[in-house]
Amino acid sequence: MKLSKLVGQRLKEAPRDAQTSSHIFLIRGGYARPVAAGLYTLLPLGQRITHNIEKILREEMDRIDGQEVKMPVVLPAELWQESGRYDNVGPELLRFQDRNGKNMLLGMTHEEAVVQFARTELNSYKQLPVMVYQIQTKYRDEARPRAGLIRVREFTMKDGYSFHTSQACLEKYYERCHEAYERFFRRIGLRECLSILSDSGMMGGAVSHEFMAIADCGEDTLFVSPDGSYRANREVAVSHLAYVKAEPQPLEKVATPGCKSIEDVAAFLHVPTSQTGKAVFYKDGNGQLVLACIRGDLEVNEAKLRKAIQSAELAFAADDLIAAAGAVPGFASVLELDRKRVRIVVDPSFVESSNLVVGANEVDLHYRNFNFRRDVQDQDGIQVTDIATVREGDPCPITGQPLRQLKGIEVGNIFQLGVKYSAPMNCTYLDQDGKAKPMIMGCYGIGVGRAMAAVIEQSHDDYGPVWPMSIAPFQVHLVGLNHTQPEVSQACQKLYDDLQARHIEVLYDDRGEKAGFAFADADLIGCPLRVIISPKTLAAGNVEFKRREWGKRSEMIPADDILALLEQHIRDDLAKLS
RNA sequence: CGGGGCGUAGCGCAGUCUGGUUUAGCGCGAGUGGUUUGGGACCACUAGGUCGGGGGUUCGAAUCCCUCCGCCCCGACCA
Repeated sequence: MKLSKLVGQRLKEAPRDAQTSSHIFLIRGGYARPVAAGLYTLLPLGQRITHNIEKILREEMDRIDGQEVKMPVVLPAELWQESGRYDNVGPELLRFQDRNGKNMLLGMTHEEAVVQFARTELNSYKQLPVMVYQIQTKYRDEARPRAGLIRVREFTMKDGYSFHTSQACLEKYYERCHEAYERFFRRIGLRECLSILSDSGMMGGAVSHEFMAIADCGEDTLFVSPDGSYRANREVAVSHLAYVKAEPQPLEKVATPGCKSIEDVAAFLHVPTSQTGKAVFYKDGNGQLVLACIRGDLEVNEAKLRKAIQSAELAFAADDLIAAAGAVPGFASVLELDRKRVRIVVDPSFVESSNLVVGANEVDLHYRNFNFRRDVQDQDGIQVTDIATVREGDPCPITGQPLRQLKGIEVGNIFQLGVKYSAPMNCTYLDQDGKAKPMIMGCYGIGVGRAMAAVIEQSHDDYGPVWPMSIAPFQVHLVGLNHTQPEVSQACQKLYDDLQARHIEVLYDDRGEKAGFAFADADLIGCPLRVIISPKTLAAGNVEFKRREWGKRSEMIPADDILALLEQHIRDDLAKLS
């Protein structure tokens, strides 16, 4: 490809709304252009990278016996009504009607479609296990697209679905897929990509992992133990906190004038916040009041609480709702509450800690020396479960070492779905015993565009991306300086032809621009290898060679050696990424 | 959906507070011609704008008021 003909300009300045490195460089480098919020056109450079990523995806999916299919983006609502998701999923599912008034939707994931496919194509245990996958457009009507290609509304996803006759078979395949994912992310050049325990959310199912590309701009927070043995999303992360145990002291009511927050109370009574208990009121999807009790220095993890009370919706409760249940906002307590009007969930930290300061349910009064087991007489209906948010430095539940907090971009995930979709949608096979049984399913997703953006986040300098050889838009960037001089253009053209003859992907800057201009563009395009030819290099029988990550450093290479050198670098790079 | 910010040429911005000397300007980018050529060169000329849309106030609106829309950031939400 000659740069003079490449569609998509490099920009000197980033659009104002681009904040993260990947967003800035994808726009500045001419890889992608915005069309509307969360909708992008991929230009040739971006599309070439996409193709390279997809090629590796296909190789890895085929390697674990996946078979590629393609399902429609537009799906009939009735299919999603069968699984129940048509009504359960919120407005991120884009619903519309076709010309006949039939309810349709844009697929945000394809469990329903693939189940419909499987139940017509797969009938016998003899056909299982099987995995089908597709690389297909998804649409999610995101409330807030952001960070360029990292959170968009329309995107390309590789989604795979496996079907099994037993949980054991699913688990075995899940493990194979996990390994394929690790290979895939290594091959596309993500340096730090961890699989972590995750919340299965709307997908359902028991076991799931997310693959997180570590990046400061990541939207997810994860916790890892120093030795890597424990890795979990904040939504599910647990820690092995020690609770202060002491001889229970007599319960005592103390005046705490104006102290409505934990900080106020702790400061006023000269106790650490960890010796207080806090009461947080929520409202669930039905408007029912929920009280969450936890040690004062800890935060309620709403994802855990949501799961504990089996409610998709959760919001802080307004003071009037709290008061209506007989509680005093700011001084509320688990004691003296109308149990019929409020559901109570308490964290172990609240149960196991001794002599806490808690609200007295009267204005300007708290109790000292609250001990849950002693002081809460009627514990019926009180749910004790972990609802604490893990903090950086909290002890790892496995090793006890301080957990490290990281930010990550979710680039893939895998779920053991079980029969969540196959049972309600009657996706069965005939087993050896002649009986129809629901298929046991797994599903496996990878965001293609997000993976591309994540690679930039992990691999760039001040001037642009540093593409890994495996997905680079071109392997070699050839620059001719003083290109109007025939010996330069002829030497360039010859090398260009030679490279193409050897199936090396080369981008040839034949524009004759000034050096600085050409180099800045080359940096933004980020090809891993660069060759520069100018009268100066030719006079010495050389060409100039550099790797993208060298910055401004380069080496002079005898012109006769350059082909072999480039081939060697390409081979070595790809070997490192295999 | 809550909070904040922004909307002027393809991109980045000034002008808006204090309405009129602006025929709406600057830089980048684009086109033509010329000079240049090792880290975003220079000269000359040219094209490119419903100042986000609509309504209002006014002799006069990019500028003031109302309203709608779009976009970004934080939060909420989210396979």
